[in-house]
Amino acid sequence: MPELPEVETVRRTLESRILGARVDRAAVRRRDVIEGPATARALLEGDEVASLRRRGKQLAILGSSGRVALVHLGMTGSLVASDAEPPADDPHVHAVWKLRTTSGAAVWMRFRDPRRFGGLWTLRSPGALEQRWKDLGPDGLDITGPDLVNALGPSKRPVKAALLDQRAVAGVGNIYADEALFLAGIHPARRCRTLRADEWARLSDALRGVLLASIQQGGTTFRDFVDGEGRGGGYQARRLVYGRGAEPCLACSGRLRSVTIGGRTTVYCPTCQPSRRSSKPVIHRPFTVGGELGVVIRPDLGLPRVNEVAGSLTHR
DNA sequence: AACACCGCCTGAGCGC
DNA sequence: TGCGCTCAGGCGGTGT
Repeated sequence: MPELPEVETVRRTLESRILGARVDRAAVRRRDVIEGPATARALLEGDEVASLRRRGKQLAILGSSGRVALVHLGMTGSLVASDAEPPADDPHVHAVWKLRTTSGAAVWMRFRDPRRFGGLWTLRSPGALEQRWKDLGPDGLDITGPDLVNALGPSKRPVKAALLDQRAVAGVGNIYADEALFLAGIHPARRCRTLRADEWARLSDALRGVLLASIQQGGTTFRDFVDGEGRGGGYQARRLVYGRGAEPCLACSGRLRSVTIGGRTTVYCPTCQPSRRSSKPVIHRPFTVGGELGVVIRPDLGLPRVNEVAGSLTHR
């Protein structure tokens, strides 16, 4: 499920392969996944790949002419570069590029998306890209407590539902919303307006931390996700709550609960994430020690420690 | 204006 | 073995 860490992983793996490469051919196999002109030229044929940029879950490939191919992977989308041409009979490959790298090697890149929740946009210029991105909130890797207060402070929505709003923070999906709320010790159904500044700060720390930690593992592969080289990620082994409904909490050993909030499956620990603020400290909740968050998780299980997550935060 | 909710789409997983 | 059902969810559109 490509969220920010997965898309960033794709961006990095593709960048190492196709940056500077010339697009010899661009071919559309399924027109209705593309918005904007679906011509070879609009899909960067004749251009060199000038840069790959990401905002939230969206990945932009900028060409030397200024044209932009913008990709959203949706639920099941993948963008993979390889030495081989993708099979012509794969009904889920919607666009194919043939590139030549600076060293002269041929590389095939294909956009594949069985469920077609994703898509491809062709844009004329970097300015058009900025225009498309202007409605997105700050990128999840940059999010701060004040950003969240600013976007969501007065909202009556459950905080879990609000975190999925890309106008508030770009790049967070169901997996990392649940993970971050657990790390921050915040109940997912709490209304935004009941959160205090210190809780928003803790939540923004948890979000940046979990997103960064996942990027370091190459993202989360639950079913479909693969990076730009076709490899799966490793963060699924470090999940704390997502997909673990009714299993024991890794912090307190209580039973995790699975509910629906904002139409999304939501897993949380009723003990570690109390539904109202309590003056009683929860011992395994993230806490600050010498400027770093404390350890929450049982290291014997090989799962992430919050201070490991925070380690990557402190040098931001 | 803010928020809730539907429908798009396919494949995996499950019960029988 | 195979069939049919449910579920997964990002996001845009529509309804309240």
